[in-house]
Amino acid sequence: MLSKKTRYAFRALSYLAENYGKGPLLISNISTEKRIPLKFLENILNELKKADLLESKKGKGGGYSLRISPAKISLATVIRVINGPIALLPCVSLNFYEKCEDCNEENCGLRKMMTITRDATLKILERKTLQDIVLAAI
Amino acid sequence: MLSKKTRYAFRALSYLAENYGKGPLLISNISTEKRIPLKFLENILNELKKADLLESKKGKGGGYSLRISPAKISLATVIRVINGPIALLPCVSLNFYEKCEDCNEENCGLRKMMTITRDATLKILERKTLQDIVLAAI
DNA sequence: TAACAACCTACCAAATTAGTAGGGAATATT
DNA sequence: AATATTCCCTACTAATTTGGTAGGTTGTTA
Repeated sequence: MLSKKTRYAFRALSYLAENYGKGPLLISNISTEKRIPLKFLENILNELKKADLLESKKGKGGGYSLRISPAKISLATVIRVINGPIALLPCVSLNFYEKCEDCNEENCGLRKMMTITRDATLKILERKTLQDIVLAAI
Repeated sequence: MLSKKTRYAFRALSYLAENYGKGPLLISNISTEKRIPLKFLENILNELKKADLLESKKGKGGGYSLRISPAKISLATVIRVINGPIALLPCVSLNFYEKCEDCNEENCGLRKMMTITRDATLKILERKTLQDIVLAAI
């Protein structure tokens, strides 16, 4: 399950995607428009910025905007930044790999199944983008 | 990510699958053999029993065994029993559905993407079974 | 009736999640 | 230069979930 924080992130990013190219949006604007707690949203947007998905400007006329086109930001990227690993086991994660103590990975049956699962999941999450979210919304 | 508890469950179930048809195994045996904390394992096996995946017998000669063939227990079933929902959003879950407050589901773009993702993931997890785990382990 | 082995209720510590508080730093306008 | 604006940063907190443990109870078999 995605955390509430991740769902907030997607809501904010969708809004930013809808307004891509129209200049920066204010945190406070996004917060009231999308009903996301202001201070919490501040953290989220800041993390997305540090991950190079957003750019920001301070002072009057400032705010946040997408750094690149919504068509180039995959759902997998967003999930990894805010939610963490996509794989179901650490020993199968591409971006958050951790060795497991109790199985020798080469011949672990569960690991093999989870690798297949990861690939199937990633095939979608890597291909689908913020643009797809916006376009899929009626 | 699957919880540690779920990983323990898979380890125990794999062991039970390997010994399918050879009579019940003791909790204490599984615990030492698979290095799973005894009392925690007790809970886990009991939950799996309540979900009708296992059967148990008390007293001497007792223990736990799979109720049905390992080939008929899917990974999805196990995950749902111990870990919970497989979908990434509650509003997209088949077995743990919950309405989301903030989107009208029909035209929520994120929801549509997460439905596709769920289907891709389930296609694997519903098909793969405990037997596949055992067979895939060298 | 003794031993055995699963079952049940309740508790607990650590980690994670979902925020909040309050001020600081950069920018733009006057 | 002063002020308003807006993002940025550190730290704290409450609630929930996770990963267990303790200790007795019930059912089974020999």
